[in-house]
Amino acid sequence: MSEFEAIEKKWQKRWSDNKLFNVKVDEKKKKFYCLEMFPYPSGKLHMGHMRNFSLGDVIARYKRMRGFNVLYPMGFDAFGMPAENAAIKNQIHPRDWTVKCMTDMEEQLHSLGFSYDWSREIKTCMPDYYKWDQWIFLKMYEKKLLYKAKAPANWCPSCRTVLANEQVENGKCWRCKSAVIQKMFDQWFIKITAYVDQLLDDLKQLENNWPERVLTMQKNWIGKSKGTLITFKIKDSKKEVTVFTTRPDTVFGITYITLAPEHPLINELVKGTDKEDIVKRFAEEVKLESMIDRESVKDKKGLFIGHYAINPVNNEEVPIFIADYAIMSYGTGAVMAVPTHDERDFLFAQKYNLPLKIVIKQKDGDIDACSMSKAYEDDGILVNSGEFNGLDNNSAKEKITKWMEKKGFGKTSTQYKIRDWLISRQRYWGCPIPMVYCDKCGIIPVPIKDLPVLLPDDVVFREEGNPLETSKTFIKTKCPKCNGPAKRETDTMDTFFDSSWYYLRYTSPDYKAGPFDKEAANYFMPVDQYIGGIEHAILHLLYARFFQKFLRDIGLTKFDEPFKRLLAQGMVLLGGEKMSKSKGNIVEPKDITEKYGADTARMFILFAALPEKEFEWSEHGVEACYKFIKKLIGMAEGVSAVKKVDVKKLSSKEKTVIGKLNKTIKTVTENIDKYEFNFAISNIMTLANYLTKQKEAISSDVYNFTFGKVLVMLAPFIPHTCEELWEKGKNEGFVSVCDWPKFDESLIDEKADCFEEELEKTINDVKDVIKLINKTPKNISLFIAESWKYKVADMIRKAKDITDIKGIISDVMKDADARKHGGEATKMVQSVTKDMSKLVPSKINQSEEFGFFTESKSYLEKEFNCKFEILKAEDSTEGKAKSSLPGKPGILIR
RNA sequence: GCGGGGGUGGCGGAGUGGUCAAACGCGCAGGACUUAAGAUCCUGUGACUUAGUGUCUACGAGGGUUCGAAACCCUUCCCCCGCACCA
Repeated sequence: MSEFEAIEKKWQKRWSDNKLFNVKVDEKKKKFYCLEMFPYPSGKLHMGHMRNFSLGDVIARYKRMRGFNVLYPMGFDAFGMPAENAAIKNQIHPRDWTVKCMTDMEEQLHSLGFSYDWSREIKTCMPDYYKWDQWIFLKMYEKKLLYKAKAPANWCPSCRTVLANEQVENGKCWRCKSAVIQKMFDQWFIKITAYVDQLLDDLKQLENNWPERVLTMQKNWIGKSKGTLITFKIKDSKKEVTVFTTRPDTVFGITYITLAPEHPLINELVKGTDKEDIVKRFAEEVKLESMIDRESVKDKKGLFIGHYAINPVNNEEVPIFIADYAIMSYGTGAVMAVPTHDERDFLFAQKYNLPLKIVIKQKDGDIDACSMSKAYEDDGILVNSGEFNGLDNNSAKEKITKWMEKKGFGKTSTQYKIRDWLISRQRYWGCPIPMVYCDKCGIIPVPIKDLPVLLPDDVVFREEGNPLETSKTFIKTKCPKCNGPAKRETDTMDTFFDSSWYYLRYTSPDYKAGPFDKEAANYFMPVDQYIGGIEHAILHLLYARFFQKFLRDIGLTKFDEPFKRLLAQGMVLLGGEKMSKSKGNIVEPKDITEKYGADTARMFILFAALPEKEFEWSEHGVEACYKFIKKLIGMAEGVSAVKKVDVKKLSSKEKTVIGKLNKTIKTVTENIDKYEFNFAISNIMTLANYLTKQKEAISSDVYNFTFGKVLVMLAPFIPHTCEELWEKGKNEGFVSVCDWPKFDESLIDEKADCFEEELEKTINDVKDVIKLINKTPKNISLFIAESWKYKVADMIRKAKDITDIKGIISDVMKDADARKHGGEATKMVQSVTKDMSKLVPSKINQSEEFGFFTESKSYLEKEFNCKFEILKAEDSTEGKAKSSLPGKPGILIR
């Protein structure tokens, strides 16, 4: 047990007793919805969770302190395979297993001190949640977004069960190692493709707020491409074949056509011919092969099926092949092949000795088909293309398509890679699909008033088939329409269905009249900050976006997109690899919390790296945070409550401390706003270290004040420690919900107040400048002194901050004169501006001219043990410099 | 292959044209405290040098742009992640 456990428990209890983090709709307050991807209840929290939730908790706590009405909920994505596997293995009911796991995880979450509103907890496996899954399902059915179709599923013939993709290892069943086959099942699909354009277009709304790579992944997954459908007649047959192409500009170069092995036309064409056997065997082989190891299919294989298609643009006869590189599920399953201008076709044509016909050449220069070593896929000019010769290929695309449309064999078309979402799962532990099969009436939805369709308990968990089918009470039912005998659907829903709308349920988790309360949802939605692993970049986020749009369309919400901002956290590595059970390189959060306490664990995981970056787990790093927390406790010795300090009455040292605090507040606030938590922590560390060193030199009021602010700033990161020390310092209330410290504009004059210290620096800086000038060849020295230094200095004097100064420097450098004088001048200017940049904000130089010298004069004289005087330009210079700056004050060194 | 992100001290990692040998932390070295160890605190920590100053050098490799590059451009090598025959 860590020495911190008692303290942590104490504050967790107080927070919960005071309902500190519970939230209600409050139109007067600005809301902030902070959400983490809810976990699957495996029973154990892992580092990924820990990082995810620590990030979310800091954001939620910070926003709360900034005065937002923060919704920060937690729940469980509780349906799914592992529970069912556990059931089969241990003969325990999946519900019992899941509930136990959830209880365990809740406990772990509590012990880490995350500031969830637990009154809003959601468990998707509970009927009061999945009832609304079914409700939404029925609404989708009503809107014709659901349909049943035959689809292949992974089927293990020996276990007689459907397998999830993850259960197929190298084409074999994970349990019995027999070869998995693709078997066709009648399954439910959601027509997500009906929303494809919106899903694509609305990605624009997310730009800058979602990680670039997630947007790209979604785009690629949707895979929109514009092209042309072209229909070919088949020689000696009444049949036709339609291909999809994005390169209509190359139609004159077609030398063959390929069909996917599953293409229905193949059987029709080869039936009764001498090719029938060999072609069918080939198709079977390919199907099996692609199951066993899709990735190894590099070498393209094909077979001539004995038929020819007629290219409608030039009436050429081209052979039809069946080939493994054509896939049925994209386009039409048939591809026109132009080996000269498509690399895949090129490789295939070389292997099977098919002709090459060039139809695009480079603007200048020729391509020779015989000497080609790879396809020419770049842009160019059309040749061998009838009336289109001489066009550039991009404009030819449209012209050729239009021409084909007119002739009646071509038509523009948009194709997508995304396919409808298969949601049927032949498993028990999921939300039952509320459908009934009646011999008389067909497929009938369960009426909404009869929801939920409950999962039955009289089920046998065995390795074969869907356990739900073993229930005696579930399957047999009455048809809602004719009241005759009917059978229930035994498929359950994909768990992604449950997780596609849970964020809405959090806004009103106990709502009885619908999936969620419209008003609550409109208040809290959209989610302002969503946080989770990159592994959900495609599916979960796409489905949730789709649900949001659907629910909007049936009038339940008013937003297009559910998640305004997305943070995809990086992985936690150990030994350079992702922590995973199979690799055995796991550090559990529990190991750390037991030894060092929750705050240390939280702090380390935030301190280790920027949130999006992966980082290497390091026990040393953990200890560092532990040390810091202990140091903080030491710093709290003898502190008393924070009192306002009157800056005017402070000593210069104290002013410096307050000024540093003020500056730290500013940067830490910026750090947190930008989610740079590691920098925020490091800046607070720096301040704490500084404060420790100054303790003796400042009054206890200033110390208490500064330390108090340090606690407040650390509260989102290490809340337990901060609460404890806050209380120890006899401060009132919870530091967790006190106001975030404000950066005080008036204290920014910290530098002016810290005259002594700044002046010390000034003297050193001026010394540098003097040395530099003395060393520089005279002409340059003068030039610099009288021209650039003045010019730059003058501009810099007007500058507000360092960024401004940077801008000025780069402006000056663009000036041709500056460049002429090369490196020497540059060095000078750099050095001078460096000097200036330090001096200017110090506000020491308030005099009209080179004031800083005026004020520093006596110090300088003391320092150098000599006299300085202030000169005007005309007094000090000769030649060029003098005339270039009439009447301007000049360098001041004698 | 395509798409995305990277390669900086002994380490984790800062730094995206000019304030600057590189935040913060780890490790290491020295000092204080201690009988000692640990803990804690202080100092140092690229190299060479100094009383202080100073000089030189690194940002995977090689070129280029610039007065000035770790940062921008080109070439090249390596690592990680995602998709993978999408016509």
